[in-house]
Amino acid sequence: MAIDFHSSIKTLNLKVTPKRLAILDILASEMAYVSPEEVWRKMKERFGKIGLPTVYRNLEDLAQGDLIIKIIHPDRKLYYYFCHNSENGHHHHFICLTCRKVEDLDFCGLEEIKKEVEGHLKGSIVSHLIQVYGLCRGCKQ
Amino acid sequence: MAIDFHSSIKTLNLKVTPKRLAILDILASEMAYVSPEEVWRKMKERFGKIGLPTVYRNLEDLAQGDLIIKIIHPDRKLYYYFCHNSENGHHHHFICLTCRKVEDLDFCGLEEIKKEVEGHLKGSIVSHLIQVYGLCRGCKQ
DNA sequence: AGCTAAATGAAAATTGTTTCTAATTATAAA
DNA sequence: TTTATAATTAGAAACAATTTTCATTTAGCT
Ligand SMILES: [Zn+2]
Ligand SMILES: [Zn+2]
Ligand SMILES: [Zn+2]
Ligand SMILES: [Zn+2]
Repeated sequence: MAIDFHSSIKTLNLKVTPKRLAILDILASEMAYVSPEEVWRKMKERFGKIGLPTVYRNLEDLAQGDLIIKIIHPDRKLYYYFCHNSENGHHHHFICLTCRKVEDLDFCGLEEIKKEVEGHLKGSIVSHLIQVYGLCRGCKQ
Repeated sequence: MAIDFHSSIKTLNLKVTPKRLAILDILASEMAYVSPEEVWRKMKERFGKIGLPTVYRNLEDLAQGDLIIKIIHPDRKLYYYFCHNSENGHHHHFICLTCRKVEDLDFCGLEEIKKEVEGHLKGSIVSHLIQVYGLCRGCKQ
């Protein structure tokens, strides 16, 4: 069952443009995080001509509306990811250092950490970053 | 008891230069994370003349050697922090987005995650990154 | 003191991202 | 279906943080 990108975009009160649909389509067909530049390359294959700023803007808008996930990578570049299980609730990802495949992790220690931050430190959490790097089943051999 | 920066640097097989000692001294006297540019300003007060690349290089090298911590900030700029409890074993940090204070977190869910990755995904973990951002006790009001 | 590899400073380059403006396009009203 | 209008886009340029290059200096050894 294909995802209804058209109405997803409408929900955000954004116009349904071919560029936006294509960006969602491209991301949804990737198993890995992708950089804006990589999205741009794929967009050029489809449209011939497309500006990099358009890609950046749309990725940002779509992430703002929670249609895609924005990743602040330790390399301090932006990456975006379409998580097919985003209805399954909050989770993180295991990233293969070799083939870049991304796999879902069910466990998120945030509850424990929240207890610590709110209980002991008397602070409040705004966001958190949990990333696990390694070798996937295939790349491990 | 002051920390023996001199031998800390030696351990990394780096030369003990006045610049490196000063950088460690500056970071260790801060209770918050600081940007390379801020370190540079403080360095200029001490040395009069010092290049920004030197600051960047040394911060990176010292972080590489685990003498200081590199902060992955949501604003995607670099920050560094001297953790006074680094001998207390592996831990992560809570980072205040307002006042830049850093506090230790005891909890690290790596064991659970390892179970998931090795058991279910049949992969292996190489490294992990956990940082929690929010408002500290004081900044929460 | 003298040697050598490492560290530094200064300028310039690079990189990823954002801003600007004018032209185009999606949407909804007529 | 046309028209109005507000959002979207392309292209160029700007931008800021960080990194590279390379000539000079310095730390750590003999
Ligand atoms: Zn893999
Ligand atoms: Zn989480
Ligand atoms: Zn604070
Ligand atoms: Zn950990």
